[in-house]
Amino acid sequence: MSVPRIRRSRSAEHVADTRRALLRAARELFAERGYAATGTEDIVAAAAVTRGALYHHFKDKADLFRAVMAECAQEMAERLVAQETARAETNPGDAWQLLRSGFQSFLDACNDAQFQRIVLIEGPAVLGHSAWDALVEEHGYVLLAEALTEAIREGNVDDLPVGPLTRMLAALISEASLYIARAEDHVRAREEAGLVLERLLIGLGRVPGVSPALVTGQS
Amino acid sequence: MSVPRIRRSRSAEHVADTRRALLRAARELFAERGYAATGTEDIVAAAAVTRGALYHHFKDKADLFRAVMAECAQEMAERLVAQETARAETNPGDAWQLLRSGFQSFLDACNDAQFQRIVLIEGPAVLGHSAWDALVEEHGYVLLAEALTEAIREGNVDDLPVGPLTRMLAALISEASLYIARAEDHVRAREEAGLVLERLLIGLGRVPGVSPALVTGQS
DNA sequence: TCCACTAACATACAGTCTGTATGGAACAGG
DNA sequence: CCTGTTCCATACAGACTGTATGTTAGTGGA
Repeated sequence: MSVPRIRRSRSAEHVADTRRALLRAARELFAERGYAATGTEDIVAAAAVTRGALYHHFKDKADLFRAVMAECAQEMAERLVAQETARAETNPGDAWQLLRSGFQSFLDACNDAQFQRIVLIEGPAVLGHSAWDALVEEHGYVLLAEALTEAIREGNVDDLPVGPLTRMLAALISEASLYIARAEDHVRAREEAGLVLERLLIGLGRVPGVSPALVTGQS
Repeated sequence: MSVPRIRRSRSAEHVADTRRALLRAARELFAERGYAATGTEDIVAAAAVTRGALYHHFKDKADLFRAVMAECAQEMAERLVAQETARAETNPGDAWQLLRSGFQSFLDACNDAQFQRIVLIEGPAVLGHSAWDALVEEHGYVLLAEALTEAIREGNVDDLPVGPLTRMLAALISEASLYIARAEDHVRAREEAGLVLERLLIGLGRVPGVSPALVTGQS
């Protein structure tokens, strides 16, 4: 009936260590060589365990990858939330301002090559669309979608469909972060991408006195 | 010295057939099951040859994939160019108008599930960034970048850095096409994504009498 | 304290897949 | 007619994944 509060008193520590070591090693190797080029033997060697431990803790290699990716996404989300809540305390603003600042923070946070390789590059191919989307939905899209909905409610963003808007904005900043990371001159690329992003976002906002139809409308 | 015009008179036909059969089968299977889940044996079985033929025509499995992806990208580019040149003859316009219409055409053309799976999903993970980017550069980015440069020269798009702009716009319409393809209600998703895209593009254009800084500018 | 029982691994093995080496058939050229 | 090359089939070696089996440590109950 009662779930034991502490699983094995002291042995549980060791078990958790094993799992963490596997995650850590896999994360490093997946990010560096990619999923397919990383053998399970490589992972367990780096984690100083055997393949038995791996297949005890995880269903298969893809399951281990899923755990690694979830960890990456989770950490990135936490980092961004912490960043923005801290900023909002000293400099509060509306949801739309928070969103735009969050986007720029994302571009800065995406020095994280592990995140890019694991979540953005390998993820879609390894997990397939549904599983990948479920993970991103859980860790990233919710935040973005909520902020967008709030910004629309506040009237600073036009009443556009949140579903596609969320996906497309996420793709936009993801690509921007990849562009920055791959550029030779990171500083310059960061500025340029930030500028382009800022300009693209203009179209979403409500500009008092200027009807979007005036610009969008065909002849 | 002189390259023979026809390689084997009649045998060349058969050779080309073999190669085409491999490309066709691989394309079908890669798009359906993904790269990793498709064995070389599956491919040659579908092409009615043996693995020997595969490894005679292609360096390895990844090389075959590269050829398949190049074919997909090439065809998509040709389709779009044909579409837009045809449209431009009856209804000519400036480069900016051509671009926006081209984006919308891309959303329509992306019913092509093979293109999405092979070029957008599997490509980056299988080929790695540099090889993937080289292919897309060759078949897709050049067109987009040229049109953007022209639109900027014509003064309809603000003088933004073309490099990041190209990548980010490509990512935008790619994600939009994926969103449409995965949606339950394709028609509705197509409309919504098109709308969001159109709105995002507004920010790039020059609006006479309205300074972007007026909107972008922070307090 | 002793005994079952299970979690947490280690090891051995079987199946699959890739790439290569080898062989042969057809054809071109001298 | 002989030689070389193209084109392809087959056989084989190596690597890798997942599973089945063994082993040890710890836990709960009598």
